[in-house]
Amino acid sequence: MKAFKIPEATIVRLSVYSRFLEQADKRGIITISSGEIAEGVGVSPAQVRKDLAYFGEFGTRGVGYNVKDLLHHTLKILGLGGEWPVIVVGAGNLGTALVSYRGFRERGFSICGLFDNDLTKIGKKVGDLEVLGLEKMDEVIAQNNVKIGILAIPAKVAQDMADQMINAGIKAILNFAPKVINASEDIEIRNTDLSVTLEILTFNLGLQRQ
Amino acid sequence: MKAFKIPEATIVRLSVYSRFLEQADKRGIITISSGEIAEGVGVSPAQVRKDLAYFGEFGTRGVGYNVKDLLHHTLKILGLGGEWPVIVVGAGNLGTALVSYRGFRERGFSICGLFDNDLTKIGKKVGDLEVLGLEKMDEVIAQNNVKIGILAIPAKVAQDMADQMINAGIKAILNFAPKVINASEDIEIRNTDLSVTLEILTFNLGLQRQ
DNA sequence: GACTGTGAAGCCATTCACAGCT
DNA sequence: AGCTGTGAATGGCTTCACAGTC
Repeated sequence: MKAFKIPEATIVRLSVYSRFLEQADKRGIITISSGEIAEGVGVSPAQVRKDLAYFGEFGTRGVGYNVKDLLHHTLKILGLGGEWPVIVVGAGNLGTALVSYRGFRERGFSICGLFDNDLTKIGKKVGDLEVLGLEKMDEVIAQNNVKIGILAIPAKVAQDMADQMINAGIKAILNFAPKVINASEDIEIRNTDLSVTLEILTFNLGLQRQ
Repeated sequence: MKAFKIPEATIVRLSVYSRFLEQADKRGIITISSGEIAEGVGVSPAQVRKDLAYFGEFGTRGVGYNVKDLLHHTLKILGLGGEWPVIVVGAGNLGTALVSYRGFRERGFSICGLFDNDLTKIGKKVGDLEVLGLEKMDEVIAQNNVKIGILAIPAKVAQDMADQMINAGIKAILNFAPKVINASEDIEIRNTDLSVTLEILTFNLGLQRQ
């Protein structure tokens, strides 16, 4: 690995390239150019090359990139290829949907714990997972060496649950609660507020109306 | 409204400020400074002021911003305040979770149609919505003047469904399928791939390990 | 001829620092 | 004294354009 400061936007795109390459590979495509990738994912060819160049020289001048080879590299860069155990806190609609979400499994994420504090939910089955009480969280995290947690709970309790996760050893949190979560520098937090995404749409719809 | 080109990041933050102000208002706070907002949402005070300044002068020097007033302005800028009818295509786990998601209702989004092509799902009830066949989509969009559609379907059919939505009059799409959707310039598309978000986490976890 | 890899240029967003108001 | 609003400075990402390679 070369440089130190890689733009976050590059990582996001790399993840998108990676999936695109997966599809290309499935279709039997052997070689692909930066232009073809660019067209497939909606960015410029130069952007694709720049992004990949952060991590090495994967292509052949005059030819392009070998799909299988580049796919392998992108997966490795993203830390994929193995299995990442993940826990989900919140067994409401969103939480249970995430547990069953195929996209996670396809990319190597396996949900190994689903927790809630609601007694009416504890013990229920979601797929082949049983909803557990929060007191079981530490144990599950330790046993499976879980580093990634997903929060699918109301805003009010989001910070508390994040703290509890972090205490138990979680190093990265994907937060769906509509509330910004704070934690120390060494914990990676990503806030994905679904309403915010819709509100970008309404903002732009508003501009069109003028 | 002043300038023309507003950074997208500004809109994202504006939406976050807006929700933060909502919470502050509920707690009875009358006046708030850029520093307090900044701390609450994890950005710099200068950033808050710059963002707001794109849209007008909402504060009072030496004092700060009136919470209710600023909240009202942010909602208006984002195109909120009324009701936005929204349809969801895909009545799988994610689709049904989105239909029931409270966060949408709280910000003025109301799901008025849920569609699927799976005969075993059509007719089922999700909350007080009935899953409809795709052939009913045009009618629902027209009747409710729907401009926003959400895609919660497999990657394979995502582009087709997007095209069908656009033909029926949809102007903005929130796509959860792990596939980049293409459409003409005047259609606003936002791709929210849940795995991509997790993969940013794994990338950063990878860096830590070194 | 085709396509990658990359320094340089251009562009855009964020931060700084301070004038202006209360 | 406190805090906003903003031009200027900085920093960072993207695009350009071309040398290098097959």
